[in-house]
Amino acid sequence: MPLPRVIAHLDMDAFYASVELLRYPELRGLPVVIGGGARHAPTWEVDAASGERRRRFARLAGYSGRGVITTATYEARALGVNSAMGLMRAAQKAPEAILLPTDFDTYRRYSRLFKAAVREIAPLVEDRGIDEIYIDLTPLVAARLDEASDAAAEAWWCAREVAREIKQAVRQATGLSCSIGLAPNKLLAKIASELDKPDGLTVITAADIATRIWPLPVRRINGVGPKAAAKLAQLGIATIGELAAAEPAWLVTHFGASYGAWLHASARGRDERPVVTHSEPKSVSREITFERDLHARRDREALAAIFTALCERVAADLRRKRYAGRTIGVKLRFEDFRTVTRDTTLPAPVDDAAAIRRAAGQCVKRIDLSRRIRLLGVRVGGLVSVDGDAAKSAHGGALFAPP
DNA sequence: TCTGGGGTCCTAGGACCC
DNA sequence: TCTGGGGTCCTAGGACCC
Repeated sequence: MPLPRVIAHLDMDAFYASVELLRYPELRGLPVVIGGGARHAPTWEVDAASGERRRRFARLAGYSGRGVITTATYEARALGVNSAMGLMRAAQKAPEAILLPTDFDTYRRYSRLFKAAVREIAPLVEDRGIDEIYIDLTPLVAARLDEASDAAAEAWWCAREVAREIKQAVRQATGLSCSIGLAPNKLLAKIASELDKPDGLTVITAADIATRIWPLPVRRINGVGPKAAAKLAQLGIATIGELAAAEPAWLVTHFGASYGAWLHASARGRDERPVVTHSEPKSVSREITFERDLHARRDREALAAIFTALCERVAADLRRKRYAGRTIGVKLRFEDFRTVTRDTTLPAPVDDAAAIRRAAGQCVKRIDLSRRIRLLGVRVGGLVSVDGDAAKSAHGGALFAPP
């Protein structure tokens, strides 16, 4: 029996909130949500009686603004608040919950720490954002099974051992817990990691699909979002099992050739995507939602200043990462939440704020600005590496280069 | 009491070229 | 007078993910 691929999906538990609890251990066990701006940062207060300095934390109650929850502790989730929920709405449900501002710089530091700890053990890591990764454990498991007689049967036992080591290494490096799913592919590993949280370790093999995957709602499939789930529900399909039982041709008629076929394959646990250990960025962008909607004419100066600042931030990001891009775009969201984008492609890549600002300004001119504006964004796409080009063309060219 | 910010990928139509 | 077929690039919008 051939060895299956052994893929792990590692998901940090309530990552932002858990990082904050490292710095404010007195909040452990309390409902805490992360979100909103820096004006909700804890302050120091002096106890009148004892003279001791104490931290004073903001509560959700009385929050006003347009922030959303990025992460909530499990205690806060128990009160019915969740990621992406508006803070105003969350304040109704859990007024006593502690509110902390997001501090991406710190989370990125912890992100680098946990990923480095994993790579020490298993180098084939695919980045999936700040708090999760896929790991291809196949070579590692194969190497450890060298002497084993019944390799296939022992593979999952061995993978479990590796996963336990990885969890321990992550905890050692960061003080944080994570949940790991182990499976023959990324799709199933991702679902598996969510089955036992926090601090879980779950194995799903091909033999488990019918019993453990099919009862789950279709939404658990990474790539089935709110729209697709609603459409499936309308068609009478709620679970992954029901999706697996649907005729592929019928799915194709309702969802198109590509997505329909993918839905069918996914429901049956089929996924051949490799773990991709390196990828180049495609675009860099900055956007901001205003505290109140701005009008193109009445708030012209404020908008112009914000617009220029966004271009400067994008330019700074590009230069720090050593990229330049040809396609400059803007994004506007109006008071009615309608979103429009315009972009333009320049003859040559740019990375300076003035050039970005000029091109972005031309894009804005093509938009009807009679409605008030809620969000403004600037994007640069079509990226090329500024100094890494030599290395890349050498790599790309090496295949066909003359001796 | 409306709904963040940073991304990727896909689709679809039109321009343009051969 | 009627009207090829393929390929690539560009643009706009939308779904989805973390």
